[in-house]
Amino acid sequence: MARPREFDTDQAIDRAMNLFWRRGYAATSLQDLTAELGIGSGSLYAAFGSKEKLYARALERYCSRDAGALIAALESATDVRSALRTALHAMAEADLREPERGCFLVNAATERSADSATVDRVGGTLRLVEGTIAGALERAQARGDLSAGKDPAELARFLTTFIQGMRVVGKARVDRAFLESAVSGALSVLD
Amino acid sequence: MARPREFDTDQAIDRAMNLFWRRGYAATSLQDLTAELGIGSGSLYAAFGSKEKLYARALERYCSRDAGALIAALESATDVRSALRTALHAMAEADLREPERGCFLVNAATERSADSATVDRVGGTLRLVEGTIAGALERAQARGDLSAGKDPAELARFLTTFIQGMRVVGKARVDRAFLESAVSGALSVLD
DNA sequence: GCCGTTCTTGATGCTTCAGTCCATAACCAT
DNA sequence: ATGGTTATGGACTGAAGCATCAAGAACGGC
Repeated sequence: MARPREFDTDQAIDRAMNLFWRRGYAATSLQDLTAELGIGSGSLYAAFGSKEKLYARALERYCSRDAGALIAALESATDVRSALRTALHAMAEADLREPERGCFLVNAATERSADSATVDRVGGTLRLVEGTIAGALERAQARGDLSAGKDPAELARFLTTFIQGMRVVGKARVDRAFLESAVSGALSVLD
Repeated sequence: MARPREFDTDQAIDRAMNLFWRRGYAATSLQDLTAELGIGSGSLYAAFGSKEKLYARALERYCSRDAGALIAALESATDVRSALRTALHAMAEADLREPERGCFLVNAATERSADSATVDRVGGTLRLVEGTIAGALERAQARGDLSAGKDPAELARFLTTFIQGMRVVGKARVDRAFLESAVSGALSVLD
């Protein structure tokens, strides 16, 4: 019935996500985008509408993929403590390997705090992570793996906040010892 | 001997700092700057050299002023725990009042992680904060205000990281309850 | 094989960007 | 008061920004 699209939309969003993730919104130009996606600007606009909308799609992708992975790991975990430890260490390693990346959520929250769509998406995802951690801690408590005196809701908020901090200091090129100390300090609240 | 400068350099840096702080580097144009500082672009370039250099001066100002205040508060404190609590609550209040601001250090680290001058300055300031907290905790430990089993160095790294996280979630418009829970969770590591 | 539809490319438009330059103004030492 | 010197402000430059558009290409249905 009509000419089919030559590029894969999902793959294009992935590539845009990687670009926005590394460079941020303002520092990523349309030229950068069309070069990376391998399409002309006309195609880009026909498919996504605007730079802002493409950014929103990229952020959405990140939330469902990366935050989704954390959530899935916590929900399937039998040992919350070690699941958290594993996740935090993985983040530390990622930051040491590619410090210019960091966490797209954090980058989005800080660079685009004037854009309510971005802020809402970030806030929602943080809430989701908070809820997942809280749920996991409640299950641990019910099982006796977490002292009855602890407050899962409070710990979840604290841990969610700490995670964001990790991604910030990771961008400041601190060394492995710093990040690992920070992680053990944070996890000590569970004891 | 020659015509004197009509504007105050320090005040100009302060105003530039406020602008960069709220909008970030890329989203602040020279027009924004000249309008806010009340000077022509010629004067701006004669005094500061370039947008990047002005940004560096602004960041430096922030580090010595805001991080300096935290450091001074911790060094003069007799009760580290309550000094930390006060500082963290003040940050939470600032984030609730002006979420688009956040922490300039965090914004700089995330937006300009490709610029080594920025990264170095941020990293150095984090190290300074870390060292100050560690020192305060050591003194508390010597005085018997902190359990001997705790590791001041580890706690300092953890708390420094947590503080950065606070400033991120603060930008995501979480509510007061969230921030206060997070703070009490973090402070519980000192017990 | 032709038509209507949708896609692709890249030239184009118009705005905004960072940074420079110049004519003028303000100062101080003499 | 005059001259040497430096600051001022805004017009200006060239580059780069985002977004649109037109001409043609690739498809499916008939």
